[in-house]
Amino acid sequence: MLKRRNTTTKEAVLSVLTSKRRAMSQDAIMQQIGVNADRATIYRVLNRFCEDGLVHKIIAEDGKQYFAVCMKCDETKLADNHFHFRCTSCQTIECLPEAVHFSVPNGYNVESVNCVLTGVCPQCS
Amino acid sequence: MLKRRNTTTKEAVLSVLTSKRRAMSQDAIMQQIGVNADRATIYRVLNRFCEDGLVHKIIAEDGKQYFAVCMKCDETKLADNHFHFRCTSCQTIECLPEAVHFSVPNGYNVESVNCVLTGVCPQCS
DNA sequence: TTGTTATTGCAACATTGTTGCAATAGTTTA
DNA sequence: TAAACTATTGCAACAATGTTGCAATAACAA
Repeated sequence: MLKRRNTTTKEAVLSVLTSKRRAMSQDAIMQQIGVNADRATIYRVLNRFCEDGLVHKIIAEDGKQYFAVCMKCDETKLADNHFHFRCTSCQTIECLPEAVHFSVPNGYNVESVNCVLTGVCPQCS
Repeated sequence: MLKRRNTTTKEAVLSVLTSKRRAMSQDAIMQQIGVNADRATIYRVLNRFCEDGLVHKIIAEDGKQYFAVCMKCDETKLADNHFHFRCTSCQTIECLPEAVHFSVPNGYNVESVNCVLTGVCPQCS
């Protein structure tokens, strides 16, 4: 593992993600961030966060990647096995407290879980 | 709604989807299909199937659209509320019999559900 | 067979995400 | 503080996926 350095962009991205407490896409982060940063840089920062386990990635029904510092995950150690809610109005994804329960037929080896509910969140409706 | 016409491409796409009994991406369909068809045409055929309720669309963790004539869905009327399994080896998505059960906090209006488990299927492992 | 129009092929485009490379800037060491 | 090392950046180019406009084609009804 490489030695991480503290950079303006890195701190700004983490700041936005922690303050919003939502999963955001690269373009949403780029808009909210205060500093000028290249698209590629933001992706690289986010992917580094994922590698380091700081942030997790969700793929929504729009096919886009959303990144979140999931507070509830850390507390309850649910890791990726919880539902996410994507609001089509404010374009953010929230982690729901609801855990994903499932069982699969024999022989299926589940490596990752991606459950996204889409609709309108309370704040927007 | 427009009057649908029967075309070679339309029938070939439906044939592949029904015989494979898996959710497939546009490029997988293009490979399996016997006839020459444009990429855009296949997408249009698939989207028409979705509009007509013949096929449903799943977004996987690779961000791609997968299309399936889900047999089990029709039988049990589970519609979209079931788990899907994407095999990273054979690159197809299967509908699992397991239904998705969830509850959301008050105020959340869920419009669609997308649950994909990713891993390796019995045939590939 | 003819007319209507749904469908196609092609090209162009938009979006999202990644990668190569030289330049920049953290961090450590002297 | 200055120099060395190298993680990170910006830029451009690229790949992949999906959509759209438009003229040409072909399915279907009369």
